[in-house]
Amino acid sequence: MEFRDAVQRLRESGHKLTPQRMEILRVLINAGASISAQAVLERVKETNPYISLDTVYRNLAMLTNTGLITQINLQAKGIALFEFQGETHHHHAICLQCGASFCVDSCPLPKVIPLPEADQRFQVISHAFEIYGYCSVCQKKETDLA
Amino acid sequence: MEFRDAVQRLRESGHKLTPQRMEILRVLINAGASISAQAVLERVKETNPYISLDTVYRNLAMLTNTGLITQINLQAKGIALFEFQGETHHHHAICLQCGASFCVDSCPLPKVIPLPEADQRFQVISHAFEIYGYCSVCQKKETDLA
DNA sequence: ATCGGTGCAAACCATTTGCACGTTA
DNA sequence: TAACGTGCAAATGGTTTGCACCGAT
Repeated sequence: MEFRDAVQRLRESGHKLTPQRMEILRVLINAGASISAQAVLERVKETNPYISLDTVYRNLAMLTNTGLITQINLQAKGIALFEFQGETHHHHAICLQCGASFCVDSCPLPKVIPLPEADQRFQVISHAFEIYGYCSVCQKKETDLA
Repeated sequence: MEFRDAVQRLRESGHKLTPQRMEILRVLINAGASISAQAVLERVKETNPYISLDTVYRNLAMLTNTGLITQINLQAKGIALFEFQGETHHHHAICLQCGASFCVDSCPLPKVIPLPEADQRFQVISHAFEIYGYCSVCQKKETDLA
């Protein structure tokens, strides 16, 4: 029951539990992948139409600071993506055609350390890793192009 | 002489060689690290004051498509960074405090394959990998906080 | 001479912020 | 009832685009 744990961590960190905040958290957990602020807004609106994009952004920032979610900015065109940081650390393979994302369980980080020879003392806090390509459905269409 | 090679690739790909374009390319090669569009503009202006930010952006996009440079999106803000793609494929460790970036030679991709068990046939095109943390200069300041 | 490239200015768009009101603890 | 959180609207700032002119091939 990840939701309970997350709420508990929010409470412990001294944050108030508003309906909007709980909904945003629930959406992020259910998403199971990284989604944009806009996407969060749309999904929250399905349940609670009375919420503003500002609130989504403010909560995403707060949840990121609290460590409950992670922000990713890799290839996205100026659009930040957010993902609930559950028990299982993992990454994603994203289809460039349809946008579907698939989980990649293995994390490359441990295999990359040691770090930059230029600075061995770099203190690692977090990381981001994404694979881009075409899923099995979209692959065939690619042969037509190229 | 990377510059010559790069120019040659531009010529072969059917692009015109304007003074602005050459300057932008030169700046990126000399930078030796990832820099922002704004930084490119400033450095080009040192030599050629008559250049606009638009041209920088357009050329950065073109050079990225041609594969001569790579675009990176930091985790911090919505500022894209660009880096000349020399012979060596590599990734970066980025300081969350001062924004400095350090090269990480080892690439995690080969170690991650095989891919998502959900879809073994995922066709990998590209990938992104970034490490976030604190460089040796900024580390000590962190102990004061926290 | 052509067509791509450039500069200018305005448009875009994700994200942030000031402020007054509402709500949780 | 005190902060904290929210909504609204306006501002911000990196990036993009329409258009007319210029210059590389």
